[in-house]
Amino acid sequence: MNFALEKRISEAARTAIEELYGGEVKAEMVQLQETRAEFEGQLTLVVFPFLKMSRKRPEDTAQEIGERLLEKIPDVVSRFNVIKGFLNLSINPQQWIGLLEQIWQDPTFGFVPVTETSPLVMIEYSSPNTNKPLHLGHVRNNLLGWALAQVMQANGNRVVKTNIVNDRGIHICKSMLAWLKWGQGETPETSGKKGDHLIGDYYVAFDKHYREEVKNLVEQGMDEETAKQEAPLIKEAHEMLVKWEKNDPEVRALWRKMNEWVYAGFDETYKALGVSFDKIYYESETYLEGKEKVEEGLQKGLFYRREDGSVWADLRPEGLDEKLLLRADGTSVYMTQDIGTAKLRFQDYPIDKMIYVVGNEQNYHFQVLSILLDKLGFKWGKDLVHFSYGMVELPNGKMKSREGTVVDADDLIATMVADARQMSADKVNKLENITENEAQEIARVVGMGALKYFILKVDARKNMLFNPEESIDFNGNTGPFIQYTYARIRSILRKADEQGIVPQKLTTCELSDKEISLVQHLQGFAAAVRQAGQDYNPSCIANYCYELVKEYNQFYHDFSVLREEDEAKRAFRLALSAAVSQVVRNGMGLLGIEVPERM
RNA sequence: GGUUCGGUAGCUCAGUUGGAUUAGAGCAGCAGCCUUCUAAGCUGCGGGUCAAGGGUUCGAGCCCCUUCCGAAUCACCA
Repeated sequence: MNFALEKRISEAARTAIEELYGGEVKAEMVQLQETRAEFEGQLTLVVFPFLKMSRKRPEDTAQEIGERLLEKIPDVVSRFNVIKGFLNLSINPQQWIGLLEQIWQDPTFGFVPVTETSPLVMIEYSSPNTNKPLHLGHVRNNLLGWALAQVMQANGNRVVKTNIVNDRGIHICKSMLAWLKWGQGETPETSGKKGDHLIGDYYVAFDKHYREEVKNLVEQGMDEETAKQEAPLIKEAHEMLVKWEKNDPEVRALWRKMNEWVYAGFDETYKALGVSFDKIYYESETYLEGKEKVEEGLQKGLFYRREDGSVWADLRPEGLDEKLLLRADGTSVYMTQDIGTAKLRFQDYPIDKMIYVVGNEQNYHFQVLSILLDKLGFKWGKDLVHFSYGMVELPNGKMKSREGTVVDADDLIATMVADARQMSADKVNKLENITENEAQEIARVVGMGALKYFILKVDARKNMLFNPEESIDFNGNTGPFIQYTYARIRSILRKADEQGIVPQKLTTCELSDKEISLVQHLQGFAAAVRQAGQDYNPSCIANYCYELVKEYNQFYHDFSVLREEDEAKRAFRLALSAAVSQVVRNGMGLLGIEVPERM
């Protein structure tokens, strides 16, 4: 990473101001920003903070500082002008050329290296239930989790990606029961369905029959609450859950078989999404672990037991409510399980920071979990990060699996890839010499790029709208727009290579405003990565890539690279293009978006 | 009702630790630009009381207070 240029100017400005007006200038008082396009210069020093020291008008203060900077660093500042309280500095082109050269020569520009002593960050994401296939909400979770993991790594953290699979509970029993009743031995092989979809269908079937039973009971005069508990199907499902907990061999065997089907289905979806995990935890293996911790807390007096035998934490001193940790029958609840999972994770890894990628409907849960883990002595408990993201909404409201208004992940992926394929087929300028396999691979990269960018460019914590009627765009502020620019640059670089004009180093030449601006933007990648990490906000990277690429396309339109006759300029533009393509590839890589060589 | 998070163009969204008389993109609409490195591109036009009001200061979409609107949550579901 290199901010040498701005650092030098800032330092020079500090000493200049101290010499001129006396007193101490703190580093944060020196605000150096990009000069607005309508004014001459590239960097602007804001002088308002120094008016109290100078006791002069803004214009005069800026003038004096500007003159002093010219004397101090003439190799950097070649000219300046003053507009109100803004000191606009024109920087010697050689500085920009040097800066570009550094970025161009550094394949990991913007990234902080990871070493064995780097902090260890564990990121939990995905965390599906095994009773239905993944939908658009899960897609957002998975893409955010993956991108966040990449961003944290780029900021110099050792990252462990983890997934806690919710593989037990009443919901699985519902699918199992429905399959036993109406499945007639159907399997993914015999039905041709993906395993997760097959199980999901039986979950829906259960719900359909269950609701009929409830309806009938209500018509017979039972009140709805009782009917929901007394319906034969739900009672049967509960019996199955009890058998499962008692390790009934038949139930367990069925459970294993059906979960395996689901996992095979999930693996396909994960693969298509390009996400993976370093360590997968299964709730069936962790759900008992929390009890021990709760008992421990009970003995330490952190929690208390009620007359009925249930265990509670009183969080009213923290401004929250009382929270149940163990039921009267001794079984664990969600919170207990998360405590248990935390315990296992801490045994497995020396975690410095834990990040949970979970939807914002669970904000309260994680507020409580943080307090409980802290009380129980987990050093990272207090500072655990709940990366809380908003819901994906459809034009007529939320996605509800029961109402069949979910957008299925596999369907969506297939549609995006097919649309991308159609898009390139419709294009006037078609790629030549392209095989069927290549075309399909490009469609996959572009279609997934469109989907991923569409989701990741939005600030994670906001609810976002997805309209299935209007398919995701391929023009404008989209993944394909960025990928297209990359492919254009790669095309230029291939041709430069064929012509044997790939530069080794750069020499001094005149630069246009657009070229300088591009170098400045390139430099900004490091700041974007840093900010994305600090704020846990991958959308920073998406927006950064868009701005960079938009600027490059303007340059591409107005300037020629290969036909430039001045050798020094041509070399600069080739290096500039190469640096842009590299930063775009790295930036999109952080988002889990691939870039195609051609499209 | 309590807590948390949102409210920026017709629609979807940006807007870095407060900075420049004119708050930006994209989509949708209209008008231009391909014998020239990939037109999935580029250029232009129209479109806004940044929810409302007050405050802090050289300066507020951003910070503070109040109000209005929306979402989530406050379960012996996960």
